[in-house]
Amino acid sequence: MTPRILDEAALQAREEHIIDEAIKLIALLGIENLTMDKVVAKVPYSKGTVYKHFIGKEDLLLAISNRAVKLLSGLFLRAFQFEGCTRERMLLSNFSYLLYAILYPELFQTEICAKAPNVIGKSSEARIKEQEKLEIKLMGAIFGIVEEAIADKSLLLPEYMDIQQLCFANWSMAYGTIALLSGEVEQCSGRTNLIVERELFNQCNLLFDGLQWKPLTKEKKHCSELRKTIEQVYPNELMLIKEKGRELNF
Amino acid sequence: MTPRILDEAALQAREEHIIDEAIKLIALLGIENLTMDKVVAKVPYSKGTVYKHFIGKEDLLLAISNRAVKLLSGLFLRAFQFEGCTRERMLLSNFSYLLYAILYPELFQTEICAKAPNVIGKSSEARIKEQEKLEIKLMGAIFGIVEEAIADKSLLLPEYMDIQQLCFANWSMAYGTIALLSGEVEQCSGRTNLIVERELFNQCNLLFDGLQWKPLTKEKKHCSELRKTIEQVYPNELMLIKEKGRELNF
DNA sequence: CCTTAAAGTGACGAAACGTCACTGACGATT
DNA sequence: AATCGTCAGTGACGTTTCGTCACTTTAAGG
Repeated sequence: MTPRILDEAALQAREEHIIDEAIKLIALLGIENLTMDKVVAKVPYSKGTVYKHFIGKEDLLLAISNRAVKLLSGLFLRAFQFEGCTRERMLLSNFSYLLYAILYPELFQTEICAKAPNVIGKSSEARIKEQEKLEIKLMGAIFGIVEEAIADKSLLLPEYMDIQQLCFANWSMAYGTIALLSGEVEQCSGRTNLIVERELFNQCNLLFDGLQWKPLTKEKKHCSELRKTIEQVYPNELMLIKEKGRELNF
Repeated sequence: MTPRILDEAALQAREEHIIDEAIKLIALLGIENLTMDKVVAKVPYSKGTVYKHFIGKEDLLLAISNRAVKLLSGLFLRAFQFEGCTRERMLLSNFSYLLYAILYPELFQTEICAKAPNVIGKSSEARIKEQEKLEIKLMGAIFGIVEEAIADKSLLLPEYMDIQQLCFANWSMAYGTIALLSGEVEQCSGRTNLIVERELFNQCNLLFDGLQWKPLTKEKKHCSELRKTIEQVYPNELMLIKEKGRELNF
């Protein structure tokens, strides 16, 4: 008869704190060396309390992935809101994905890991629901750009594709490029002199030109223009990358 | 003063046997549930002997990945040797990658895992050297097709790309598509009605058309033609896929 | 100040990793 | 044939990590 009152906000804050520390540990030790014991040691709560928030290691990973998706959503939204042509904004969104992968490799990696059936299978129902909600929001920004492009006739949807397929084509292209080149993969043989930002730019242009997405590359100036746009839309992110000792080669 | 004679072939056979059993375990339990203890239990050798072959779990994973690359090389070679135009053969090689991913999901997954810095870092020098050699061979088949295409003028290399970049563009496109759709990733939201073989076909055509790789899609018939080619070049693989209860939707 | 239900704790058993001191098989030597 | 030296082979063990659960603490209501 004494229903102890829980401070919902404090609980939420504690969860965020645990996630923060876990992310720091991943950045420091690598995702494969993240252990619940280490997280518990980093945090002023006991193991039992941590396990109250996350039913297991996989659930924690999914929570980190959800955090990552939130962050990425913010970047995508800024690309969506940029005042420019649709093709430019689509290119920009792909580059915001790259900025994110460079800036938070540990989040990028965790996001991928968290998609494994194994991880999803061991996560809590609530966390999975949250993930779905976040991903729908993420897709929304991209969907919006494509719809606009079709509406203003700068893009003609091929008769054999729908909007979802087109979005997927763009996503898998960007994902493949970034995943293989942004540092997660140890030097694949012959990977010499492939620079992720340049390859991503090429791939985007190839895809968009293949789709006849106006204005075509020939009509546009070189990538120095993209650089300026990125500086304008993502000044902080560029700064942080510079602080990391990494420089975008354009 | 007693140099015991080692039967090199027997040693090699034992190693292959251990790898076989490990692959079976991955197929059965998932890569995340593969343990050295389970491998040792499956095999008529003691833990110490297994560790003579593989300095640790990661080394075993890389060995499995190398096995996978060998298998894939064989498939690529058949695409290379097919008597058809270069564009057709390039398409075919991407589809052989898909066949492999569908037929041996555990190998596809292990191959990706084995590229993680963590795994490479804990593997033996010899195994890493072997990996490099195998990957160079793998790239060779693809490189060959592109060089031929340039030579016979069906493909004009864009001035801002070299052959390596073009090969990478194709690879990352195929990799991204297959990785995201071939079952490794649990249902991403909105992934409904994306069928990997159809999307891969679309993506290839978009990329090749973007590159102006002749003959362009408009000049060609539909994907039923691709189906026939696959049936001709990879009859066994198609059979095995059918036996798995999976059917290619063309 | 007591009661009580929930929050919080950390010792513990199980599972996996990789090691190392020991065993014994086999070729060389006498 | 007897003996020796070496190294492949063995598996028990120490360590790390996971996730649980029996117990302790906390605080609201009486």
